[in-house]
Amino acid sequence: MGRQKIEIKKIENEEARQVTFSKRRTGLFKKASELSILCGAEVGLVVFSPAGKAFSFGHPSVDIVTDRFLAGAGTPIGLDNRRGASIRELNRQYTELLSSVEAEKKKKDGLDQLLNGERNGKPFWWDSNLEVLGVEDLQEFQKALNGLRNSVSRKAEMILFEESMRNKTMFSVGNNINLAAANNLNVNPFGVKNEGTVCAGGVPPYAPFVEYGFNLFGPLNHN
Amino acid sequence: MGRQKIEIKKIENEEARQVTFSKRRTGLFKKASELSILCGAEVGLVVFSPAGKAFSFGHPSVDIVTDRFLAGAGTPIGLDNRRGASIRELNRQYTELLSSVEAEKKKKDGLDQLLNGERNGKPFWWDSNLEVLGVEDLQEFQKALNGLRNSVSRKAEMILFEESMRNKTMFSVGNNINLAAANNLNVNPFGVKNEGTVCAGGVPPYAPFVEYGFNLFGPLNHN
DNA sequence: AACTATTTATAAGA
DNA sequence: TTCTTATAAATAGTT
Repeated sequence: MGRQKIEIKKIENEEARQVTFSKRRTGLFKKASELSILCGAEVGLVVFSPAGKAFSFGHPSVDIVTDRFLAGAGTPIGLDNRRGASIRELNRQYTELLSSVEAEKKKKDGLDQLLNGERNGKPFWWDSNLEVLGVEDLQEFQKALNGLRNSVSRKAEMILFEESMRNKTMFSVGNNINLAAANNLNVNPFGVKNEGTVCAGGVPPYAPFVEYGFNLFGPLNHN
Repeated sequence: MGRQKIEIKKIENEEARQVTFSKRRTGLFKKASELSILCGAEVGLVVFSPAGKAFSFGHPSVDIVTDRFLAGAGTPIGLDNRRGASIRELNRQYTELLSSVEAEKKKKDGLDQLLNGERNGKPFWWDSNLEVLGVEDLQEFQKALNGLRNSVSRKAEMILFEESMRNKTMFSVGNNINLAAANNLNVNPFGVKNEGTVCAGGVPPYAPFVEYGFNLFGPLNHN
């Protein structure tokens, strides 16, 4: 998202990777905090830099959120306190994906017919004169093709992407981030440390880790 | 970030809050995955919607990352045999899926060019004389098209198939999966390499579902 | 679920 | 790292 579009794949240049890590980590934590504030959602995020430095953000806390998640039950929030809730949801999503794929398969089959069907002994599209095929045919063809592109591939991408997204995450705030400056937040970075959510962490021997109060990101409503 | 700037504070309107949650959750997970991919960072993210539905992303897994974080030390990267094995595997698959999607996107872009590119002021395919286009063009076209079909949709099928097999205890696999197609792929469905983790939460009442014991995740250390 | 007008996040570069 | 700037992305408000 800058001067140029970049491909999402590992950045080989170590220095560039570090710079990107810093920038994006900041952005990620900001987004995480905004989500929890705007929607009252519980968020737990832990990130380890390639160098092993830990960063985290949690609302109401990393512990609470992750425990609840790992246990798939427990906390009184929400309706699902049974075990395996996470797995169940995952299953539901797969089921959905499965039916989507089925639907797309039908569209694909339609195109297959267009592509492989014959007309005067030759494949439809092989005809040497499009006039013969007729505008309708062409339009139908384009339509089918666009349908394929838009429906099948894009749908697949979207679903896959969504799925992958749905299944990845965890960030943490680093100890050296100047949140106020970096995020342009008009809050006191050290105003309410220890209140509410906290981003604490640190993994020895990765030394120093600063704790940030949830207030860094805005008003604290919980805990 | 839209038509209007909004203040970062809890959205009172429930419907609007839900919509925003969905949109931002998607964005957050995307950012999280990008960070882990671009920088090779370990990321663990868990989000509970206001309704209690869980979403997560982990690289290499939520378990590994959170454990390491919560323990404040310990687990050497890559040596995790504790909990979350299933989830980790899922995550790995998703990670792979993600890159597959990227690859397919390129193919799609190539096809887009064929479809929307111009030749003498008119869309390539609109040319009234295929001779003019040349056999190579047509073959290229068909090739691209078949590539799209075979790669994108079939790949999706394969992955789904793989998932269903790998998780037959947890997913009710549809009977409509074309196993033959999946087996036709010149890749080993089970030879994927491992790298990510994934989890998701659920909200009853989602009726029929095979109960999975918590052991799917392994022993619980927290809570 | 889509579609834009805008606001944000950022890739480069200094 | 930090600041600036040109662009790519995310997303608020709408339909």
